[in-house]
Amino acid sequence: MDIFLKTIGAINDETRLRILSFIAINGEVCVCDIENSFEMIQSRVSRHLKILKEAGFIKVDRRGRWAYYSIRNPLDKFRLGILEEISFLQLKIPKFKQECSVE
Amino acid sequence: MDIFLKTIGAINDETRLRILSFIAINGEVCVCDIENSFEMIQSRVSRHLKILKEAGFIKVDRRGRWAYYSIRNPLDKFRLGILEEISFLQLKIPKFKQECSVE
DNA sequence: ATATTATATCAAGATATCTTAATATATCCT
DNA sequence: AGGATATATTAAGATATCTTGATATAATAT
Repeated sequence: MDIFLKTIGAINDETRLRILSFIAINGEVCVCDIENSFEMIQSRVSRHLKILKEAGFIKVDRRGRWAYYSIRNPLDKFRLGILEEISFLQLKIPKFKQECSVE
Repeated sequence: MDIFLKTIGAINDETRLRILSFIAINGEVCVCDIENSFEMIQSRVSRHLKILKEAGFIKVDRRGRWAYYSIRNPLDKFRLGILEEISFLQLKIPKFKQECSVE
């Protein structure tokens, strides 16, 4: 119940739908990739990623000082169905802009 | 997109999940059935029913001075999947109490 | 050790949603 | 017509969520 509402609450926001789609399209991305691509301030991106993670849609892999986010795999049927449904929406997803410094 | 968020927003509330389950279980029910069974004030029930209806989960059939709500049929795959998922939750659904006056 | 970079968290204001109480509308009954 | 019943809508306060800016943490580089 609690996790259900957490899952639903996570996708009840256009910004998070766009970020989730962006990750689904581009695979593993770090916070600054999203920050640059969406031109959003960092705290906002971090917050939305946390909500999506706690809802079970994405996972994080920390390497060096970067945090790489990607779609959780495997995904249960329910979340998979939601992702599919989201893919049908006409969301404005920005192009991937990699401007973070590289190792 | 808009209708997607409307659909998601509609199930992003425990009260509406319980009302939706109640309708799914009991079939066609009128507003006062929900009012009596849940011991909720009428305006609150009406409001939630409106949101569920506009999200495409339920329909209303007005007969006499009563408004009978029921699950929309047929339901698309997405909403059907959501209903199934909701049926797995451990929601506290009250027993059906019919105390409205009868014709 | 200090500075820099990437990310996370916190605090405050803005916006949206939920609840209740009051009022409006529509149907039925006498 | 006038009263009663069922439902819908509106207004106001309470609660939750979102955004921004500031600060904290943690890893790397000099």
